[in-house]
Amino acid sequence: MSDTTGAVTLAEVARHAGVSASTVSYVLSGKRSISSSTRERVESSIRVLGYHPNARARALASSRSQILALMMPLRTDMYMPVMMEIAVAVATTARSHGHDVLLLTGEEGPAALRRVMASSLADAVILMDVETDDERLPLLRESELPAVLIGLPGSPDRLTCVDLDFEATGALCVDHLAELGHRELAFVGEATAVYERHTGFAERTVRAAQSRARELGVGLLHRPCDGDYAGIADTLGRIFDERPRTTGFVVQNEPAVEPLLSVLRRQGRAVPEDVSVVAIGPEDIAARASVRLTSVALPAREMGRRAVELAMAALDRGPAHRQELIAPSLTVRASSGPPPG
Amino acid sequence: MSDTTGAVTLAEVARHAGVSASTVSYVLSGKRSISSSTRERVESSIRVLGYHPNARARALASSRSQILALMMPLRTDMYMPVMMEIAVAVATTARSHGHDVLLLTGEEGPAALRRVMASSLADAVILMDVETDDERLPLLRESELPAVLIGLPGSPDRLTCVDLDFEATGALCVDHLAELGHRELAFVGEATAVYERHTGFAERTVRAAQSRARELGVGLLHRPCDGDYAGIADTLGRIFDERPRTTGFVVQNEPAVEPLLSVLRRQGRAVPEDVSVVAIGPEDIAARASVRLTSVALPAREMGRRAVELAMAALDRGPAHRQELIAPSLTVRASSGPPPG
DNA sequence: GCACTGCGTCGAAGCGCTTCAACGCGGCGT
DNA sequence: ACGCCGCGTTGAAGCGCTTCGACGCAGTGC
Repeated sequence: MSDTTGAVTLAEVARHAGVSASTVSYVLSGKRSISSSTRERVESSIRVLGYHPNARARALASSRSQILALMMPLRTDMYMPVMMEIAVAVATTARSHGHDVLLLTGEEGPAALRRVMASSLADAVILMDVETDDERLPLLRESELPAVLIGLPGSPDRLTCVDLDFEATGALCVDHLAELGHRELAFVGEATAVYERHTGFAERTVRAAQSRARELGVGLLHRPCDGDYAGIADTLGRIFDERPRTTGFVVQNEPAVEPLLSVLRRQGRAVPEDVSVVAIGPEDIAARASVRLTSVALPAREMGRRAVELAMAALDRGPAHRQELIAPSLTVRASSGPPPG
Repeated sequence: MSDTTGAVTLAEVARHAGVSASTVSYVLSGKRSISSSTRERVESSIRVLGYHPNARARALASSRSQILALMMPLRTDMYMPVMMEIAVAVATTARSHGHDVLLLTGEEGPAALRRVMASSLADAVILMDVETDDERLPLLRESELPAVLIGLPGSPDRLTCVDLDFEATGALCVDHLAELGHRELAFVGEATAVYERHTGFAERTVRAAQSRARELGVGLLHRPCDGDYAGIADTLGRIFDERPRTTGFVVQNEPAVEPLLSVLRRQGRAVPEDVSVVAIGPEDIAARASVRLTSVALPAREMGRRAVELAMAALDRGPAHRQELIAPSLTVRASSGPPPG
């Protein structure tokens, strides 16, 4: 209180309680047994003086900063709310493990990762928006820093990853529509740039959808989808020019959902009577769209949570590289049914 | 390289270069003049050994962690993309000042702030989503930690704040529509919870709009707006039951934009021939909506940037509490024009 | 030729905490 | 009764860096 910075130190607590600094430290950490009388005396001193451990000193001495870095490249073509939801889940889970989250946005690219690793700012790092051949991977493989990817790169060996099983997801959507009797499908995909960048999940989903469609003898037209409302609507409207018998849509592109529904409405095609739509995306988008959409949920929270848990496990018990794929689950809502006729 | 942790220390650089540790430190910081011969020798040793300063040690010794905390309460009723845009601007600007961003999400509430302050994790803190009578304010006033609010609380004395001038914004929107000749307006506001929480910006905007409308003798009906697509559409549709002569809309609620346009379309009201719409929100939402909307931009990037700059200024030159209100500017697009008749 | 100044460098003292080795002590077994 | 063990506690040595005061050595003014 009297100090300039207002900072009570551990040494002051020790003096106040009449014990040594190390004893106070052990009371705090519980790493050594302390008699209950001493413990109580120390705890009361801590309360009286209003002591709070200094994170910087602790980090230096213990070589644990209790900080988790989260690398979140912020492409404008990635759907922000999902990124956010993952980030929040990461932050929340990290807190429950006594860690805080350092936010690294994309601007710096791999340099940010290098910096964090070299300066030992963080205890571990979680990477989002992983590309098939991500530039950050070599750095990770060279380094000791525990890392968890949210997303699956091309070759995930010696890496720890968490992701939705997008291949199963693509197949599942096609299955659902095919089972209902649809024979001609359209896959409304992410923005062109997402594919050009070889973002794993987007490619894996379409490819799996395509190969399942082939297996089932069902047609599937893939259309990436970008631009504003009008642009999207335009792209989608044209699908029927090309394949007039299309009756089923798989949509993996949140901003395209409403434009699609609006185009269908305008063309006088009823959902699900004339056309069925299956979305891949966050539950709330699907459930709150202008038509309640049958969808495969993107388990953003779970992915964030698992990523942190794997990172913490690596910190506690050493690295154990593994790839965790979350099984997709499809919820039937009001947008899918048998095709007309 | 041979070390377990792979960490080259400053001491090793000093040894390699044949100078003292302090000399290396001064080469790095530039806080003392160093002969160019020595500097070069040290710099080459740094390169050869691959030295990177340890952030933890640096933070402890210099009492600067180069970390900026960003408190971002993540209410689901706040529009995520704007929050994100601010966060990204904060992160980017912070980086350009040599700082990283620690992300504090809302879950912990004021406790997170207390924790960060007490542990001196961060050098400064930036708070988003400020309420009129925010619980975090007393903490800020008591503490030495530089803080910048993005948003304006009820009594901003002894605090540093950045915000769009929402009062001017509300007035500006009403002015625009009134000048075009509209006499009966509707204000489509944020979710009910936002007002209940007394989030400053929402209240200030409507109040200013109302009082300007009163001054001009124009009618203005305020409707908070929540729920899903259908719920919003429903709320909006009912505005015309109550005030059939409404011809102008001010919309301060991003998720309500498309439902509004869709309702108007369904009711056969053309924009801007029958009804004008002015939005308050991010530029891209306005420009990319299904009708290009006349709007007052929410300068998210600028707010984030300014907040960091003010925080850095406080770090460098001590606190200088001030409230910076950014003047609104209205861009006319395709959604506003004179009323019919 | 002398005190003075400023530049470049160094040594040492921290920053506030953790942790390791060590030590005294009372209770145990035999 | 003796040594042994484990518990509770301590002192000291760091963690890797910054920074202050000091010091030697030119160069300056007179």
